[in-house]
Amino acid sequence: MTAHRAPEGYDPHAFEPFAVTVDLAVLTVREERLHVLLVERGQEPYAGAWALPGGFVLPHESAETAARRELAEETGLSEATVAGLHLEQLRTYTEPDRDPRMRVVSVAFTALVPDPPEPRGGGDAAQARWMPYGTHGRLAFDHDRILADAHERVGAKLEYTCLATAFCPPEFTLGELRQVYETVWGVELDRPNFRRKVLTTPGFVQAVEGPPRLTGGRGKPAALYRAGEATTLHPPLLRPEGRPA
Amino acid sequence: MTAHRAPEGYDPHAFEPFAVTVDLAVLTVREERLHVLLVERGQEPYAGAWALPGGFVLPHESAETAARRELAEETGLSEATVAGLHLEQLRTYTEPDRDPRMRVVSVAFTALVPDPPEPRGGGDAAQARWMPYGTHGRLAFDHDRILADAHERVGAKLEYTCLATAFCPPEFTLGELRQVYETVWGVELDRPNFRRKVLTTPGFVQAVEGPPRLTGGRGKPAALYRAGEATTLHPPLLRPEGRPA
DNA sequence: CCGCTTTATAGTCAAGGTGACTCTTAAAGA
DNA sequence: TCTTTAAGAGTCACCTTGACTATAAAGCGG
Repeated sequence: MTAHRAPEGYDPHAFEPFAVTVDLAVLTVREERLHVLLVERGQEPYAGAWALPGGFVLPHESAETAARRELAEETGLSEATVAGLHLEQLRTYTEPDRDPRMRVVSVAFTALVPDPPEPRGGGDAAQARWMPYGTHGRLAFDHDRILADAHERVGAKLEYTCLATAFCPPEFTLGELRQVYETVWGVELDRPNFRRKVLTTPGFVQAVEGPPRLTGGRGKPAALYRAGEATTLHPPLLRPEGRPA
Repeated sequence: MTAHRAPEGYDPHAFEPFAVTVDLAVLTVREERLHVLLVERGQEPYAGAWALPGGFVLPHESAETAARRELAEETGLSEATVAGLHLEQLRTYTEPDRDPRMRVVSVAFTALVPDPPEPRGGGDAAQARWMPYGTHGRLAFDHDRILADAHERVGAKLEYTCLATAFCPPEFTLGELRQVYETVWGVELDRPNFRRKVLTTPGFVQAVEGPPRLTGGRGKPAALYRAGEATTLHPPLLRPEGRPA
């Protein structure tokens, strides 16, 4: 509603205040594995445990603004670079006891990063690190749940959107794009079929002029593509086994 | 993060407090039209305008709990009935100026109601009314945006989940189920093809034993079905024209 | 009582998308 | 040079889907 049911003369300060924070599930694909950006907690509760980066929403900020600011701080990337990254609201976590110290409502975001720049903690930020998904222990607070929700959401959106290109640099090969799907879904995809699907979907990718990149990798050099105009996939690219998210 | 970056000795009350509310987009299908539950505002701002029902999250509540409580209050339905309804977090709206009086962060929910019970305002609730979607003027605050987001989300989820049954009573005909799709999507679907798709998707619906319902409507009486075990549709039931959400 | 309308339900048929494969090309590495 | 690896072209059968036709069973207006 937006406080339209508040009694007349309602004083905001009379209520138990809610702290509002953002939590970020920053994901990338590196070396054929899904990686997450995590910070190590220095103080109680959960001292020494890994946690998702995040912070308070400041009085003048929207949650989106706060999330992008935190993303820049934690990754050490420039604001201009961060402005181009895919950042999307995931869900809001509001369980009353999710933080033992006080009532904290957290708006969680998912961010997708192409190349994996090793984060250099900017300012007061605790050092953030890329960790392979699943190799960290239990995360602090309800961050295990948030991270699992983010993974599930991203996996589902790969099926019916062009989101996968958000994991790739501006120019990429179809092999790199396929690697995104295989890594997030944890399956192997048939190369020719994947290629056919991507190329026949209008607006998914567009070929880059010029010669194929002279790759440093093995095998025949691949052609380069850029992300296309399309945002959704019709029909979708369903993951094998017909298994739901 | 959950306040893990708060300076030591941080006092919650020193910050500008955020009020946290829930807003509900309660949808139903009645007489071949999508309807929304709205309340008329009695006070400024937006006095006289229609708004989504909602209210404050109380100190001991999660947003989900608050949403279900508000849903019961506004519809006049019993808590037991409301417990069976589909209620799902939509998105959180955090623009600093979305409420001119104070800083309000609102967690929006989408609720799907089968039969359209005329709401009887319980307690202090302003009288809520079912309005055909789109016939109301501009809603208060950013509720137009919330409602549009809810509509879009529901339309998209009809494609790849079994959500449509949430609009139907416990036992329903395939015609009623098809009506849900047609109403939410605003298209006409081919009856035989829709029937085939639903019946060949394992777990979407299950036939009810006994004779077809002796309907009061025209035409051949239809068989009754219940919602099945499945929650997702693989492959999905895509809307015509291949148009994205 | 007799068609007419309406809705449910059973089929048919062709086009398109997909999964499973094969084969060729072009690089790197031993 | 031979092997390995990956890109990229192409084939074929199956399944799903969209478009349609046909039949059954109710209510309704004369």
